[in-house]
Amino acid sequence: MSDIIDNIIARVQVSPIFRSREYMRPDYVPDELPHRETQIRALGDILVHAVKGEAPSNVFIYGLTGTGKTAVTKFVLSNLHRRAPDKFSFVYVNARQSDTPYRVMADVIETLGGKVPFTGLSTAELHRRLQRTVNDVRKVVILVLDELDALIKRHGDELLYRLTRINVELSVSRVSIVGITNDVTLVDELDPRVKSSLGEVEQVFPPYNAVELEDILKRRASVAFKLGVVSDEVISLCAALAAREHGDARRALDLLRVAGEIAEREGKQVVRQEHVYQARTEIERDRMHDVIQTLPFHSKLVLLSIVEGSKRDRSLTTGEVFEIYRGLTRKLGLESVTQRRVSDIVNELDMLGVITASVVNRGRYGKTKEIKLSVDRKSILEVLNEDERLHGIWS
DNA sequence: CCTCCACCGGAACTTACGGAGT
DNA sequence: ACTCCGTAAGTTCCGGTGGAGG
Repeated sequence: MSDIIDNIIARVQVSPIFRSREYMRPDYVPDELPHRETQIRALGDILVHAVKGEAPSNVFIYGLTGTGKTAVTKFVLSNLHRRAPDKFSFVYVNARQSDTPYRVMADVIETLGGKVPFTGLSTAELHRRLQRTVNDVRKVVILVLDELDALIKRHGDELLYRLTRINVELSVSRVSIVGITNDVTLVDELDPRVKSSLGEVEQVFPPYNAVELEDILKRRASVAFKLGVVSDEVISLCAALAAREHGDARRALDLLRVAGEIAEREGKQVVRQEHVYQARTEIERDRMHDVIQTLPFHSKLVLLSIVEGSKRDRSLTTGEVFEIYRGLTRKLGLESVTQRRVSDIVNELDMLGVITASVVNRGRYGKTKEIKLSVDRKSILEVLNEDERLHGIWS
C-alpha cells in the first residue's frame, strides 16, 4: 500500500514537468510585471510620497479580473516599502474575503499588530479601535482595499466614507486609501463625498491582449517548467483561450499550470495542447463542484428542484420550481422557505453560473423568470448526492 | 387601448447564534 | 447575569411591470 504513496512522492520530487511549481501559484507576485510598466510608473508616482513620510493621494483603480491590478499594487508598495520601511506601513485587505465593514476593520487592525475579537463588538467600537491602532503606528498608513465592489454592493459606502474621513481625527498618523475594483460602474453608486475623496486619482488597467499574455506565460513558464516541456504552441493556446475571456492573465496561468499537472499525472514528459483543453474543463468542473457543494441546504433543494423540473426539456418558471421544491420539503418533512426566498435563491444560483435565469414577460400569463440549467444535469446530481441529507429523494 | 397575470424585487423586520463588555 | 452587537438566513409586506388577449 505504502508504495503508492512512495510513488506519488517520488513523482513530485523529480517532476519531469515542473522545475519550480511555486511560480505558477495564483498569488505569486513576480519580480517583473511585463506590459504593466505604464501602470507601475503611474502608481509609483502617486505613492512615492509615502517614502518621504507624506500621505499620498487616495487612488482608485479599475480593471477587469486578471489585468494585474493587485499584482501591480503589491509590487509598487512592497518595493517602496523596502526602501523606506520606517516611513510608512501598508495594509492589504481583500474585501471579497472580508466582505463586511466589521471584518475589513478587524483585518486592518490585525495586520497593524492590534488584537480584535472575531465578533461581539459594535462597528462603532471597532472604528474607535481602528483609529487608535492607526495612530499608534505613528506613520503614514496606506490602505489597499481590493475587490471593493463586493463590499459596496452588500453594505454600501458607509465604511468607505468613514475611512476617507479618518485623517480628520488622527493626530500623528495619516491614512491613504487605494481602492481596487473590477466593476467600472461602481463609482456611480458612491456617495459624492466619497467619490471625490477616493477618486482623487483614478487609474485604469486595460486587459492584456493575446500577444502580451503569450509573453507573460513564456516568461513564467521558463522559470516554472523544465526546459523543453512547454512548447510555443501550448503557450499560444493558453494565451488565446484566456484572451477570449477579456485577457485574464490569472486564467491563462491557471490553464498552463493545470495542463502541466495533468501531463505530470499522466507521466508525460511534455505538455501538449490536449492537456490545455483538458485543463479548461477540469478547472470549470472543480469550480462547479465547489460551488454546488458549499451551497446552503435549501439552495441545494432548489437546485435539485430545477434539475427535476428540467427533465422534460423546457424551461421552468419560478412558480413551477417552487411547487417542486415544496414537494421535496414535504417528502423530507421539512419546513419550506417562502416563494420570495426561492426567487432570491434562483438569482443566486444564476450568479454562480449553475443556471441561467432571465425575466420574461408572457403578457396575459404574467411576468416570471425563465430558468434553465447551464451545467450538465448528471454532474450536478453527482455533487448533490454527496450530501447525505439528500439521499434517496430523487429518482 | 386597457387589463391583469404571475411573478419581480426593494425594504424593513425576525430569529438564532456566537461572542464582548461590564 | 445581563445587555448589546453583527451576521446570516429567512419572512412579511407591498408597490411595480411588459405585453397577450380581450
